[in-house]
Amino acid sequence: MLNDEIRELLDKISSQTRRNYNHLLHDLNLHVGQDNLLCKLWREDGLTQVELCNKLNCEAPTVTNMVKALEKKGLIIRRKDCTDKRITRIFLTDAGRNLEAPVNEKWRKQQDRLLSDITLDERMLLRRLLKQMEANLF
Amino acid sequence: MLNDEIRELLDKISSQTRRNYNHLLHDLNLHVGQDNLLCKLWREDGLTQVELCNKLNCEAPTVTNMVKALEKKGLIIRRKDCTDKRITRIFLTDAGRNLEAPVNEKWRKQQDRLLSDITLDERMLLRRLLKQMEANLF
DNA sequence: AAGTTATAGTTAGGTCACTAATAATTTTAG
DNA sequence: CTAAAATTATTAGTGACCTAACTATAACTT
Repeated sequence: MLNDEIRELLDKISSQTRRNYNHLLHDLNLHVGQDNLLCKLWREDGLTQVELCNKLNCEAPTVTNMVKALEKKGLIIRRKDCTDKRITRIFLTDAGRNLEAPVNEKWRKQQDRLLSDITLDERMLLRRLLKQMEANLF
Repeated sequence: MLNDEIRELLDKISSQTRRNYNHLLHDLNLHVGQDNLLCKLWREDGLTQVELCNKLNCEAPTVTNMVKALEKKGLIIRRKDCTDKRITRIFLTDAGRNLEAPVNEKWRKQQDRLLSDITLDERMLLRRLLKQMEANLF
């Protein structure tokens, strides 16, 4: 059945993409997921953990643990907000900032591979359909 | 950039789909991933763990652990192959077989939601593009 | 027949992701 | 102004996923 096929394809693509990313990121000593958190900080440094939750679309304990792991690697530091002592803000270190270019390169590589042999028109259509699907999910 | 957008959309869709599945499956006392393993057995009972690895596209230890969890729930049983003592074959119990209909219902529900407002023609095109992407990944 | 190689599965240890329960702060409301 | 409610983050515990290192069995190889 068509719908089943689409679901299975999506499933395969997402799990395999994740696996492939993971291999690529291994060279940079990163795990899949960590790249995403760093990406948010590259766009806007000093985010709070709640802000990261929302942007990453995951739960608070997940962010706590990821932040812990990234801090251990020396890629970020945590600093208490001075006006609201509940809040922890996350800042990039130089090492964290320096990963932006190589990670982007890995992403681009993976993307290009994923979308090869798909024309520009098709990509635009694909984007539209995926946007519709995304909207359906929430 | 178009390609970045597509990657991000795929990422969002797959993680949110997974999350939503997980909630739906919670009612059946299943975790996301376990449904998939059961599905392979519904199609063909008595698979070996290696066969499950290949069909699920995951690693051997993952299957070991999932099988362990499903056995604890009483949904499957493990039986040694008599001709080749290295091999363990996995069989459904009645409880495992009885989950097929309810799980399929959850799947269908999720799928219909995901693809709502997408026409039949668009779905066929979508399938074609996803197939191309899948082929690109391996 | 004995030793090497290949195959099937497990164990150990790591990360991401979740829920539930908790602590420490604001903020809000009576 | 104080008690209740909301917010931010953590801890504990679970499971899916991974890699690396291991055991047990089977199949070659010479």
